[in-house]
Amino acid sequence: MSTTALPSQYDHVATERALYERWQGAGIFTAHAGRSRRAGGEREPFTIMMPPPNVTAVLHMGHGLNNTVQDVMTRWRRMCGDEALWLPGTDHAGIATQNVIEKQLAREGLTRQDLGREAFVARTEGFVEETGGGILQQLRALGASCDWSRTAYTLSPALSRAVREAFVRLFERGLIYRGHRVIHWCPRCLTSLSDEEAEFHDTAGTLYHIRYPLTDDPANGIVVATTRPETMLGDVAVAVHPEDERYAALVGRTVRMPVTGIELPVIADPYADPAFGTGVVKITPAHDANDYEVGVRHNLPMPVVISATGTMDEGSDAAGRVPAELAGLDRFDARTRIVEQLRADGFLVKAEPHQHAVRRCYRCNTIVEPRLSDQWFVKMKPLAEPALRAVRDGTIRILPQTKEAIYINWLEGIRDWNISRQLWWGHRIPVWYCDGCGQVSASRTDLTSCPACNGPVHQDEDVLDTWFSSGLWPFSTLGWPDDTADLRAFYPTDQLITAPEILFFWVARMIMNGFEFMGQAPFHTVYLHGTVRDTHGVKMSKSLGNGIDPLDVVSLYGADALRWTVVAGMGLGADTHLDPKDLEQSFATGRNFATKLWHIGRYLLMNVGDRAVTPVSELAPDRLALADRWILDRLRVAIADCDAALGPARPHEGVWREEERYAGLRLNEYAEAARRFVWNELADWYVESVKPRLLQDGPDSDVARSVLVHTFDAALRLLQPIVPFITDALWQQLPGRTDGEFLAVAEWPRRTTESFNGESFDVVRNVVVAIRQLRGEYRVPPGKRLVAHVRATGDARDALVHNADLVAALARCTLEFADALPTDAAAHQVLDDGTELALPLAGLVDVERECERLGKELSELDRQLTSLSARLQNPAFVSRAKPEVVEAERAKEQDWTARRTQLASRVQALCGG
RNA sequence: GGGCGAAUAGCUCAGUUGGUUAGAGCGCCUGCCUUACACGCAGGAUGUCGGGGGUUCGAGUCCCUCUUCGCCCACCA
Repeated sequence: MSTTALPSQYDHVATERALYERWQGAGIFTAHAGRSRRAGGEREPFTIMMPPPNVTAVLHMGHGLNNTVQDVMTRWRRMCGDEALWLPGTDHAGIATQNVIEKQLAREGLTRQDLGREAFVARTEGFVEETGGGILQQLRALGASCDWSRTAYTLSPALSRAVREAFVRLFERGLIYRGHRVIHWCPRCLTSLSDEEAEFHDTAGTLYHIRYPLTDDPANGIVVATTRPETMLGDVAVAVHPEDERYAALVGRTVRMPVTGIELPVIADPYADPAFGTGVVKITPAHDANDYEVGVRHNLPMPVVISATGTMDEGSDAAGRVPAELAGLDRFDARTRIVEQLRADGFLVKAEPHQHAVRRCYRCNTIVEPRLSDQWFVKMKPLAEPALRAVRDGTIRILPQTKEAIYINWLEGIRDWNISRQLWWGHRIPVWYCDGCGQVSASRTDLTSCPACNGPVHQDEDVLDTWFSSGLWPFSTLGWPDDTADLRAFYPTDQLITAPEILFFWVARMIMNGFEFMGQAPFHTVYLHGTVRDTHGVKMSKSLGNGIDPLDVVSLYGADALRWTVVAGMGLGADTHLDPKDLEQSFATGRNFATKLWHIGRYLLMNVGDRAVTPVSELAPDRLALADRWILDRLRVAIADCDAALGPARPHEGVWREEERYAGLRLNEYAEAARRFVWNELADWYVESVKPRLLQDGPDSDVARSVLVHTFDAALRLLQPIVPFITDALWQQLPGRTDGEFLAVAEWPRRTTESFNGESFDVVRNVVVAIRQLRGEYRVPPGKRLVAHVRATGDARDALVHNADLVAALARCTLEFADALPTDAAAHQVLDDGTELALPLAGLVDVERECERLGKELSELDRQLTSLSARLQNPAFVSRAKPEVVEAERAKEQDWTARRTQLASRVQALCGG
């Protein structure tokens, strides 16, 4: 028998790097449109679009988790014979990237205005070209099996064309319009934000009660409540509820704003809530979205008193409103000053602590300023309808299931989307204004003159929200708007795997766009995985310093270790907890598992040799030993378990049926099923049992070699999607492999239906375990051989007789079959199947202890038997429970009763009553 | 304010339509360097399934309620 030497330590660093290069060199990650069934090929397409990371992003554990899940699914389907496409790419990330460059400039003492638009964009492009997309390189270290030949970028010429096409189509359909209204404005980023980008944060503030004296009766007044006194400079009215009798007499009169003395009408509007504060609300239409609505209803002026940078300033319609001493002050400093003055002048009635939600910029956390301005909006209601229907009718499913309600709730209340950003980095809005006739034109090509009057035109200065372009991702990456081979072969895609926080930003918009532009849902499955958190439950982030660099883990323990740990520990949609201060502890699971696999392979290669083995399917069934049949049965179960956990890859005929709608993507269950098979069954039992057989050449040794190689081969296949490196490295060395074969594109194990009838191997296992337990219980020295007396009948006896040597080897004892067991000083055990064991432990057994043990066992059995009997005597149970349940309980009762009898007589004999 | 979810071993979590004695990993205890593996092997301990009530022959699982956390949404200034 030849031996193939495998190092005793697995070198993940060398293995992973070299193997990834070979995978890429062989082109196995490249998808071929022509092989897709939709393009006349033989294979089902299976497509996942990578959520594009920001082009300036650096890999963190969130990416690690997200991409591992995608890779597992992609690799699984690739082995199943699908034409698998996992398309990678990056997002230009408007605000985020612009912030990065502006910070660079700030260090040089410059602003973007100093550079000017063109130079700024050029500089950003240069930066992106040089350092951008580094994260995609980093993903290779994790083993990501992306099709790098199709790498996309939202700001590339191709995708920019898609953006423009989408904009113009929506514009032509009347779904994009120019709106003059209050939007969320970030005074630091100097841009407007969508509702989603202005995030609520609970904040402890103050509710100020301010008295506005009546113009014609200054001794009396009306008290308003506000959290933002500085906005009073923009007040144009105070409002009370029309049915609020307290103030009915005041409606139509006027009050004077303190500080400026400007006269304001008292109006009646249902927006004022009589139950809140004083029941009077000041109306500042330019700096509050609700007040704006009131302003529109009452045809009020809308003076802007806060500048773009958040300072007090006389903007449009606001002449004379900002006193000189406040002009130019930051809005929060102005608040302080105004409150001081109000207090000094006796207008401040009271100031009470107040908890409220304040919107902050999602990129820089600055408190957002509602501001009246002109922006482009997308009319969302018509787009939302098919997106809602798709989830309701099962065209699209969202996992975990609970997230569907959130999605539906959001879409039902959807509001128009502000897509204008006052930034320079992004897709410039393809709208031109005629300087002559005022015509507004959206155009697929750059305009140089007005299509209406031929006059000079200028383009809109703003760019589009980043999420406008990423919303087109499922088809823009495939060549849309052209009718490309890729688009035909791979759209619609299959699964969308991402973090829950971008459900609205991105997922919902892709679905809406999919229906709008492609007439079809972009995918049938949305899988929202959890968040990576530290031991305190805090989300990992670079800024908090509680992150883990996945590349550190890769170099310490290997990509496989990272992937295994993440996958095995992840419940559906549940968060993952890792300790950034203890990588060893955090990733031990994965590292240990990889090492275990390595050593199983090492044993196999040392003992099986490299001579090709007979395929199991060609072995005559009667040549298989019981252990062989057992492990083949276990393999069958493992395959079925893995398949069930991974779930159906796609719905039948485009719509999820109720019974499988939420099935699959249970990656932890899949990992556990595979782990149990390879470790607890194959390594712990089969490998141990096969050792003696492999030591001697002969026909039985050949059978053992076949089965061992077959089952380990299958195990590696089952594990490849999770731990692709070590499995492929081992698999390529199995007997019979030829150069250039890759496990990554080998066939996924096929489920078989016929059983090998190996279940009586469990008798062997149980006897071995029982003897080991007794050895431990009585502290029999490991080296000491014992004789075990066994009483067994039927199949159990046959199994033990045929495997007596095996039991002897695994339990270090000799089996002796007897019809009656010795009753004197001996350790006894009765197994579930009725098999009885007695170990005469002359001089070792403590009779008192054994009696105590037996007594405990007997009383426990009595307890269980009592409740079981009660159940069986209950007519309600017998009549209402399922027949098979009742049947099983009956059999159990018989079994237990028999065992009780035996146990009682044993106690009698040994302990004397 | 509305909606949703969670609470199971020391820790992180599984537990599909109610049905044998509630599981895994890590940690812990005992014994082993047994020629694949000490990143291992063998054995072991540990849970009133958050509290209370209810439905049922039977509840970790279904209902009500309380407590404590979390998430999403929201125009009470």
